[in-house]
Amino acid sequence: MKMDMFEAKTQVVKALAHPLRLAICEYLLNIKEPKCVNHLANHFKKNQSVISKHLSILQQVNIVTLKKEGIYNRYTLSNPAQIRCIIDAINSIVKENALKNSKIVEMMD
Amino acid sequence: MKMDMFEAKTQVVKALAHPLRLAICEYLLNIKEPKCVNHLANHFKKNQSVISKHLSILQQVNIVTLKKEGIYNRYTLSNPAQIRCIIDAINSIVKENALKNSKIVEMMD
DNA sequence: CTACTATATTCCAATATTGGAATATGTCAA
DNA sequence: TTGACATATTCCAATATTGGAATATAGTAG
Repeated sequence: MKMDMFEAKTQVVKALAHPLRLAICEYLLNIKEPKCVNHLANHFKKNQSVISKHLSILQQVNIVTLKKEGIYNRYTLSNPAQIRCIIDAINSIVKENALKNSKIVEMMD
Repeated sequence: MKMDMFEAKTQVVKALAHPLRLAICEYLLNIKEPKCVNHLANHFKKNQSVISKHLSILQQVNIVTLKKEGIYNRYTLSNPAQIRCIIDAINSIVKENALKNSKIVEMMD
């Protein structure tokens, strides 16, 4: 598997670039306990295979770590601190954009 | 345009989820000066329309800001501090993964 | 105006991502 | 062993993203 640096970084960013995967990461960040596939499927009201596949994508780039406990496969964030940095930065950008847009709407009134 | 919060965040992450766009952001972060489309096209040895389209994607989510100066459209990062946070966090994850993989390779020797 | 340069946009084919259903695998208990 | 449950994987159709060529637009100089 040959891959240059930007490709490797992009794989990580891409893994976060989906609403459900981002939501899963935020959820795991707040909950702080490993959660199993079924729990996440119920929580997000999604098909089990969909959740499983998204977790697999997150696992491939080591955003998430799998711990097998008997029947259950429990997932946690591998790097919670880094994920928090990213989510906070994204939130900051989104909030600033919302603020800017509301100002533009005001100007157009 | 109705969009829930995770959709909005995902749009920002998606904008970064491409090797060239990530490279453009890192470049603008280091250079600190606004750069025009042609400059970036030459620097990255890419088609002008490709660069223009990628910049447009970054601009749509306000990762990048356009300043028109005569003939030139110069682009800068709108939120350099946040972009640096994100890039640093991604680098940290990628480095840790590389380290882990090299250890796995060692184990297999 | 025309010519020239910079940039944006449109069009299109190739490729990638997605969700859901079905199926396969794995783990445990009886 | 069989059954029950948790999870992963495969398959497929719908959708999204991509790069490059061609075209359109914009700004400036002559």
